[in-house]
This record gives sequence, C-alpha cells and structure tokens, in this order.
Amino acid sequence: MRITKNEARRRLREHGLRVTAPRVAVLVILADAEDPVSFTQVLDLLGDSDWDQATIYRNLVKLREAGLAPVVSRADGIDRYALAGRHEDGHRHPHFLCEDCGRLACLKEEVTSALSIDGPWAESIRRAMVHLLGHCPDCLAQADV
Amino acid sequence: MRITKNEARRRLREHGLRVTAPRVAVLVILADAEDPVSFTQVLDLLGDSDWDQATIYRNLVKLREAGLAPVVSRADGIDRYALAGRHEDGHRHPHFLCEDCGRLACLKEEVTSALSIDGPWAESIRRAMVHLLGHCPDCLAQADV
DNA sequence: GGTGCTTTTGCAAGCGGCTTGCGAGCGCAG
DNA sequence: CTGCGCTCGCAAGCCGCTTGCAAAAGCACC
Repeated sequence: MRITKNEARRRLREHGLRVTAPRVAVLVILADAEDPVSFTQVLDLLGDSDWDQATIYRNLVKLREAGLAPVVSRADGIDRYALAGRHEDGHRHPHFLCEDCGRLACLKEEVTSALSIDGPWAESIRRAMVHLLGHCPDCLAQADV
Repeated sequence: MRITKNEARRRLREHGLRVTAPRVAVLVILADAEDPVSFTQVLDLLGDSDWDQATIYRNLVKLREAGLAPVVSRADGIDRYALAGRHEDGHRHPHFLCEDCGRLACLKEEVTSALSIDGPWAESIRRAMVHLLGHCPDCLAQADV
C-alpha cells in the first residue's frame, strides 16, 4: 500500500495536521510497512536521516491522535502502529509476535478463529486484542536446521 | 493452592536450591497468587519487608531456572511467574491481560477455543502463547457505570 | 557446635527505551 | 510578507529491570 509524498501530505491536511518533512516521512514508512511497526522500527527504517527521535516519537503520537495511525498492537509493551485503512477490519484480527526476530504479523487469513465465548469473560474477549507469542515460520525453519 | 513455609522449604531443597528467607517468601507468594504475578507485583505483595529488589529479582530468576516457577506469560513485555504444577496443562491456555488494572487472568475454562490452524503459520500457532488484551469484566463494569 | 567453601544479599550504579521541558525554528492563514 | 502557534532538536528525566562487588549467610563436614 505504498503512497506518494503528495498523497501523504494530502492525508495530513485532511486530518488537520501541519505538513512537515519528518511527519511525511513517518507516514510513508507506515504505508510501506507490511506489518505494524513500532517507534523503534520507524527510527531504524528512517536510517541515516538526522531527525531527532523525540520528533519521530511525537509525530507518531500525533498521527495516532489524528486517527491516521492507530496502535493495533501493544505486544511486549511496545506500541505498534499501522496506517489507518490498511486492513478493512481495522486490525481486529489476531497478531503473531515472533520472540526471535520481533516481527509482528497479521494473522487475518490464517486464523479463521472461532474463540467460543460465553460466561463473564464473553464481553471482554469480544473486545480484546488477540496476540499469539512464539516463533514465526521463518525462525522455526532456521531453528530446525 | 496455599503452601506452608515448610512445604516451600522442602520444594526448594528438592530442586537443589538453598533455603533463604526471601526465597521462601517469594515461593509462598507465588503459591498464594490466583493469577500469574510479575516481578513488580511480587515486590508489592512483599510490602514492607525490607529485602532489596535485586534479591527478589534474582530469586525469581533462580526459581525459574530451577523449574519451580516458569514464566507463563510475557504480555506487555513483563515476565509473569506461576508456581509449577498450578495448572495441570502447564498454562498452555489463553491468558487475558487487563489494560486498566494490569491483571493477568487464566482463561482456561472460558475459552474452549478452537483456533483453526492451517497454512504456513500452523506450527507457529500450535506452539504459541495466546494473549488477549482488553478490559477485564470488573473494569468493564466500572466503566459502564 | 565450629569451620570453610559457595551461594546470596544489599547497595549502588548501569542501562535501554520511552518521554518531556525548553528555547529556537518553521508552517501556513491572512 | 508577517505573525501566531505548532513543531523541532537538544538534553535531561524517568521507570523498571539488571548487574558488579564486597559483606553476610547457608550448609556439608568435622
């Protein structure tokens, strides 16, 4: 779901945010990312750009507040952001966190998931984020060698 | 599943660990706890005892290494310990983390759960820890008032 | 009980990652 | 082009977990 810088600028204005270079860059990164990304991952992806991490941090917060980039996972206590509209279900599907590589993957297709729900927890579970923690297929393959 | 101090001492020796006051105290706390508890929670439960947090921390590590208190959840990046043998299934059931009160609950009964598994993720999911994050029944009830 | 080797403890500092205060700089409406 | 207000960079703060080190305590053996 790559987007151009112009598209990014448009979305920022639409949501009432000023257009700044780091803000556009962060939004493009979120759009390019396959999986939800954390603050630290955004820093890594920005690579050699010399924007301060505080700037990136505050921009993620802004994007989140504006509804452009909701937090779709809090696995391991780390907020992970995804571009709004990335998945039509609003990321209300299970995610998988790899304990080896740290990758967080969307499991929409793989887990058609019928968590049967009844009893006092029913409502909580219905509204919950589902996380599975373990070793992702790639890392399992490596380990088995 | 309360245990006496003597029972705690016995278990420590059985597992080749020296018996010390803080170690016994931590083990008793784990036994008394309904849900898996974190390092910080153990500190809180110890209350006014003046043992250093480093001591408690290292004792949790020791208990884990000895197999007396495995980590059954890493939700939010926080290790949570449970007394070995607490659940016959070795905590291979889903857990629920409340984003309000921080409580981590075992969902063994509530979620009879058939996550249908197929495709490349099948094996990863089969081995994974399942976490649901949201608002527990108590907190939902409070919010609805 | 006493003795000595090994493990534990307490203190204090380290550390990683997120978060915030502050003054300078920039976006953008008029 | 101008000015207000939002944003940026820097630096420091902070929280919670970890670790190094010397003193104290457990425990096997006398």
